[in-house]
Amino acid sequence: MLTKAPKGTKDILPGQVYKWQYVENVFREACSRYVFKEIRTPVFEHTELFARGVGDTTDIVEKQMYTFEDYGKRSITLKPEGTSPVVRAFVEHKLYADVQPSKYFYIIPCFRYEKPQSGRLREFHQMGIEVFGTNNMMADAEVIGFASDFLASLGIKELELRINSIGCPKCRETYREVLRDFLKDKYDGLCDTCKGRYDRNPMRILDCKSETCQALVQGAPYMLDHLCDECKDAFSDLKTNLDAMEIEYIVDPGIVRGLDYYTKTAFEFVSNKIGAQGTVCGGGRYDHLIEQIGGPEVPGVGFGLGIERLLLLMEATELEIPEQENLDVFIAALGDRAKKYGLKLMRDLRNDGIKAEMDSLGRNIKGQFKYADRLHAKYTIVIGDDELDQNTVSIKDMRTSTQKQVPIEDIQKEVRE
RNA sequence: GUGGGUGUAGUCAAGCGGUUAAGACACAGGGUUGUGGCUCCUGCACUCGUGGGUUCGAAUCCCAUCACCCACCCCA
Repeated sequence: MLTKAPKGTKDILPGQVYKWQYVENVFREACSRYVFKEIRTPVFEHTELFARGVGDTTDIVEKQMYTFEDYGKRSITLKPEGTSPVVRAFVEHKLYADVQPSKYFYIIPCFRYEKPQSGRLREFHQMGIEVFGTNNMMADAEVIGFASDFLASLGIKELELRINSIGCPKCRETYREVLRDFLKDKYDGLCDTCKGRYDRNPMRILDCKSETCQALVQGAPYMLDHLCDECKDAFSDLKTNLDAMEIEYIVDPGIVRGLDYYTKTAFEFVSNKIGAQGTVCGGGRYDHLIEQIGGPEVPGVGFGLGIERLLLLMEATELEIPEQENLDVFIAALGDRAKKYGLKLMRDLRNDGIKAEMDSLGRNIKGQFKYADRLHAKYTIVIGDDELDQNTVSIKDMRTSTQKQVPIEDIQKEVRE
């Protein structure tokens, strides 16, 4: 147990970390071009934030949060998602006083108590963006377009964009009635949780995990078919914008976001190449979240993108991720005098911007060359008594196996080439 | 929460009730008392996830347990 990471967590090892850095860098660059600014919020928040923001009838809040009491008797929860904390910071620091809309991005770990499987972990990582302060469907199209372009810039193709509208509180109330009506004579068959949901939030019944509920819900009416005029117009606006941007999509009325705060636009980028958990990126609009947690009436729209799933997808489609460069110089030193000299030389080279390494395990010359080879050194500098006496070193080009004597004062110059 | 699969060295893996648990890669050392990648040699599991049981005898059969993987569901 001591030497085992907790279930559902993964170490990102030194040999793999360049992949993370790569996608994060590409994301940061995209954010810069799309003019999104990074925001960093705490790993944990007051539990109440998520109960209110995500919704206390959601699976996430009901059974997936890592919640604990701290020593000051506060109920604390590890972030299960990225949007609520950003909204909290936006309200707390009155960022709505800045020029609007506000555009933020973040790269964060999220925590949900789930049963792990391919593409689903208990600690996972998201890159996300949020746009606060505009109702205009241009923002929704921008957010979707961002995701689409970012994914494309990684070389990812064959992702399917699915969009839907899940309405606003107004039309949703109507829809709830339609749904209650549909479920009325099925009520007795529902599980206990869903009996409670029937009054509070019948939409949640649609994604209950109980098999009996699943069966009862077959053939239920779609939200998309019961939108109010405003939402209907918004959805058609969105489609027009996406068409204008030449972004392909399919309308999927089955998309029901598992977070209560979503309104109107809901979308997903889905792959069929990484197993059952195919949603690489998901998001939508949340017009009342900010007031819901005590802020002004400011609408928002954004997405979350799963880094682990992104990497799974890139691996599945055999996309090349540029690896870090090799070692420039290995210093093979023989004898104490040479080692002292090498230590100083290594430091000078490093300070000069050159990637340099030497042996610290007391390997013999052959071992040191072998080590240099393993490190993929471009050059190996050999320093021994002979060289020191003559004020030279040997520099060997590891690719061509050619070697030459170089005066000590010319090392830097020689290595630069 | 429900179901399925797998567990032999760092990794991949043979073994399928009977003397010392194949092999490959990796790793370490050596073949030259100052030169790598190739090659050759040597070393590297008192033990087969763990705990019980059956048996003269178990990595091999049974039970339990744990871990990992996958799927349902949900989502990133």
